[in-house]
Amino acid sequence: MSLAQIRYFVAVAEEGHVGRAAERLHVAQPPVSRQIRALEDEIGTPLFARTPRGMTLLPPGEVFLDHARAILEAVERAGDAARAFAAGPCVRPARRSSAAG
Amino acid sequence: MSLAQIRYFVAVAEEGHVGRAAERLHVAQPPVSRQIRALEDEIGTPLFARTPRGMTLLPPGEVFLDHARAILEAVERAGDAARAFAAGPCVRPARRSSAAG
DNA sequence: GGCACCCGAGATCGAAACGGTATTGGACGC
DNA sequence: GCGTCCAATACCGTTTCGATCTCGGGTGCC
Repeated sequence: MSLAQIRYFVAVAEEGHVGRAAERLHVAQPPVSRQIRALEDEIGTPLFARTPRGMTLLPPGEVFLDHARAILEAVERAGDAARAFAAGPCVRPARRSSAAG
Repeated sequence: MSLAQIRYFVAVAEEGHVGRAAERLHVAQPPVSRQIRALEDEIGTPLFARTPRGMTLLPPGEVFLDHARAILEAVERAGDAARAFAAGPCVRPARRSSAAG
């Protein structure tokens, strides 16, 4: 399980199409299809139902989608929080700076 | 940023040693050192202070550690939730099986 | 003061993973 | 039956990753 797989999964779940998701992710279709397969294989249960019109989220997929979004958001926040703390957690050393920002 | 980097980071933060963390992760020391460097580079700020006795968590690193643990736990829960839902969220569809449980 | 020992970091090489292109197989509409 | 649209597979080049080997920095000991 990788963050790329989670990103791919969210894109496919939201688009309902592997090809569409691939476009949104700026990658080709086969890699997305493959990673979704790998994700399902690792989790141990199908996440999508393959229909002639695209991909439909199965119940386990819907559950996973909720968690997947939370994970991606947490990753964003993690880096953001560390960066913000590096600049100054709450007080700035006030090096000839009048405004606190 | 990858889940492996996050796992490496947590291990180093908890051990205070790159070598120790590598042992715990069952990998060699250089890869861990490199991934930590890459993580710091991607976030844009140092997470550890390199001391002659090992690695010490800097304030941004402490903040990131909290988020990192949450991410890893969320990943665990995501797969677990999907698996549990695949077996049956609360009721089983009872596909003409003789025994209900 | 020199030497041995700890630590992390760098260089290099082989293996695994990833993504891209081309192609296949299944379902629907005409 | 054929063309179209969809995901899945085969195959290949590139990239990334990890392992081994080696180096530089700092400390403690004698």
